[in-house]
Amino acid sequence: MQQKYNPHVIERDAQQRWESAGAFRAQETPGRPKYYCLSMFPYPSGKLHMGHVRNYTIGDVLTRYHRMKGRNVLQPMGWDAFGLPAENAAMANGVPPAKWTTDNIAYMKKQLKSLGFAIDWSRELATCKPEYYRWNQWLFLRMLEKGIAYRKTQVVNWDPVDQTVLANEQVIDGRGWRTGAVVEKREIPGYYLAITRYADELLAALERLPGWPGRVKTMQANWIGKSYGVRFGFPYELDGKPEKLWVFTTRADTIMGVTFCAVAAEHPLAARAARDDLKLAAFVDECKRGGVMEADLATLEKKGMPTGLNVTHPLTGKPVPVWVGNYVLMAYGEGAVMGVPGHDQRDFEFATQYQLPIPAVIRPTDGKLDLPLQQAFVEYGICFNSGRYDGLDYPRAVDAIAADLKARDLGDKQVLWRLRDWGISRQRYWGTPIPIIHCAACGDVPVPDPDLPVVLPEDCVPDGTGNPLAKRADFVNCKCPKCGKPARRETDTMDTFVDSSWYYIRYACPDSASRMADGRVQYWLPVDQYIGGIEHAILHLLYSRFWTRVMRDLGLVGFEEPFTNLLTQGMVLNEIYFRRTDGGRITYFNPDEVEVKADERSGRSTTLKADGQPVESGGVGTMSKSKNNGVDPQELIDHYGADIARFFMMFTSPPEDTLVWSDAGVEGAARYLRRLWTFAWEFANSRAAPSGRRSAGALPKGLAGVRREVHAVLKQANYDIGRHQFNTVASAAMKILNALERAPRDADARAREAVMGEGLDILLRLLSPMAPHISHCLWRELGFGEDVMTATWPEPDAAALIEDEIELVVQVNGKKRGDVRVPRDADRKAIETIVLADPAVRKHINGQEIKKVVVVPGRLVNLVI
RNA sequence: GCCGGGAUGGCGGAAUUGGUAGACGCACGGGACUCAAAAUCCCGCGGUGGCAACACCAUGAGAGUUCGAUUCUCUCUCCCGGCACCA
Repeated sequence: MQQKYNPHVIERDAQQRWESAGAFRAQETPGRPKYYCLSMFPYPSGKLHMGHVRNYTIGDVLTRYHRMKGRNVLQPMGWDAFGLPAENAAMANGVPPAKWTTDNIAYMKKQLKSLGFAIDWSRELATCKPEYYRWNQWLFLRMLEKGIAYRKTQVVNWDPVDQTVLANEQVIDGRGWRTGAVVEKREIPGYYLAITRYADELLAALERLPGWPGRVKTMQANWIGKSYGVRFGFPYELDGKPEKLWVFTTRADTIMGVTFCAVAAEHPLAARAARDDLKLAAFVDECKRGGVMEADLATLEKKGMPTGLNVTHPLTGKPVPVWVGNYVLMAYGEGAVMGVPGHDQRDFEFATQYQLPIPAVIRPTDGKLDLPLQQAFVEYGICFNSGRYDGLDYPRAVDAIAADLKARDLGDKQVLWRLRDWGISRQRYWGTPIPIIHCAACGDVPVPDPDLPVVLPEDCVPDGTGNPLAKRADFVNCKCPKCGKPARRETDTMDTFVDSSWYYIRYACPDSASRMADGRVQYWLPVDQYIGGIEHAILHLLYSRFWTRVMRDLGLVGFEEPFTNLLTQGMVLNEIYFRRTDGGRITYFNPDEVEVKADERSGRSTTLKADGQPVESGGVGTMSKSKNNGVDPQELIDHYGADIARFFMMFTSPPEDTLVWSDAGVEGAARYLRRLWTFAWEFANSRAAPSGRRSAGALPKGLAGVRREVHAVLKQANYDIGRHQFNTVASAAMKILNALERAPRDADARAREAVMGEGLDILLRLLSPMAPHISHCLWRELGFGEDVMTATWPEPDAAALIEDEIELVVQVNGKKRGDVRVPRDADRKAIETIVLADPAVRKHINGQEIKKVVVVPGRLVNLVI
């Protein structure tokens, strides 16, 4: 054993041992409780970033912990390997996306291995491989058969930079989620997956996911967006034909207050009216162009224009004018709304603007309405001025009105969803080909199963002009499977969220050539613990829940929720430093170029190392290229090794919180592991017995105290690791070493050795999930066993925790006034006697009458005077 | 606007069901070792007063419940996240 801690040597050695022993291979063992621990697979962008390191360290801690707790653990890893960055890199460097991706995977895999993660690499998969994506295609065909997948032409979100369609989920504030480019509207045919069929189930089942963070469930619920209301029609005549203008409302109780209707600019009625009205046509155009650009749409001025059309109120029979309104969304509900200015703030603003009447038909339950209304009264109340509905409250009014509408065949109650079907067609090259053949005679023909997979040619180099697949005659030209005549292959590929919607299932049977999911899936799935970033709270996790249900309905899997427990790790932040140049431009400096000094006046001074001149501090923010505040994990590993990097990440913040990078903090972690190494070295060289453990036996008082502390800290650490609070588990490891180092040096050598040995035995096991290499090495060096990973998880010895005398805090009127030692089994009365004899306590009582004595066993005594 | 989450020393963060607030670490100060420095080790470290013993104040602000509140209730302020003309 070396005297000096050399992380690189011991880490290489440990990793080699694990590798040659196949230590992380997971085997299906029926009857043995399994634990499937999964971290979100990375996109092979080139190299790992700090977020990956944090994510996978959390997963690895859980993996190793549960393994030592006796579970049969699976921790796989793979690559989310399709996607746009590969195409962009290909354009920049002229390298085919396939090669770029494969090279990146090789490098990042090496990095992951150097971090010592207990990953079963035999199950590795990459979504860009035909063995994987053939099942995307196969399941897509099954969905087509079931009508879950279908083709339609629709106005879609078009990203002009990436030249592709985006799902609604991928449009944020009117911009592409990846490019940030303003999204355009285009009419394009494409394939959709009917996720809305599962909306109800996806929403309801959220309540049966106790292992998910509440905020993720809330975000999904909001996204699915269930509204209860009434859908009804306003009858009218157009070109002599009877028609209905359909609207949806959650406030049917206000129907008697309707003074107008408003339709979206894209609504057919708007188009029809604009045909004979140039001014209206111009307005409709303006609305369409205005689009969905800004997030502050809600504050936009309400604008509108009358169509000249009137419809009939379904209950009063009175005429109601129809307007085009810029605040009506075509994509939600019917693309048309009833206007109730008295009880909807938007309608109120609209009616005020255009001097439409604002009648009040709802009054507060207890009180009167101030008339005329200064703003819409939007709360639930009681109907008035509403004919036969007068006096009814909200639920009763809605029931009555819905019933009346139904009786006239003009509407009924309806549930409306915000969620819309998932468009999966992408006009991109680097993705799963959609297995469809377009035949002039037979139409859109599915590729027959025996012809799967439709293999993506891997030697394409995109040049930025459209989809390179469309230019490949050998790919496009084919024969129609039905009639045998020449036909064209579909060149759209699937959204990459398809790939990630089921990869966790494939890990159970990555080599199954004949089936998408075989019997092994039933053993491993569902995932017991999923770990990843909060940014996937909606898209990936919702799609996966949907996809799993589709597989369930096809009889492929026997479960419906893929992830039993979800941990969303916090982001990794770092300091931001910058300078403003004369032109107002901002230049960012990496924190490692900046010298930070404590300054007496301002507290802190920051200067650039290169020129000694000051730089401004921009606080902390997520590590990013644009802020130039990233730290390369590779540098960290090269300098400190994996254990220090891992231990720092676990110690600094709880896993769900943000983690602020700190070089000094890393140095602190390094200091601790070095101290541990030195302590173990000294122990190994001073002990009488050459190896193995000794029983503690009867101990002198000082050593018994050390042992008690070790076990007490362990008890707390076990509670903490169970609730995933790894930072305090790391601090427990520090406390144990502190306790051992403080042990009296002059104690009986044999007894001391026993306590130190037991302490190290516990400490190394406790530490091993966080810092596996040093634990593994010292475990062997000290003769505790072959591999600490195969040891059992340490449990505190109840006997060690027992004290003959315990310390009680004494409070007077709730304030701490001293402490006393009492025998462990002292009863209330005995405790009182001891407490009242204490001089410090007597001083505070000062002869006053004691009204009450509160005794909390084992903790404190409170005297009330 | 609506829905979540949060606010504790100079900093990251502890405090299981209400029971010693500030564990553990970082930074900082002092000391030992050294010719010196680094590393390492020891001591101190919320604020105010005091030589000290000790006392008082202190968990965003204010109130309440309680023998006792960082923890529970109400009101307010600020911060972070999500959703947002959703009818």
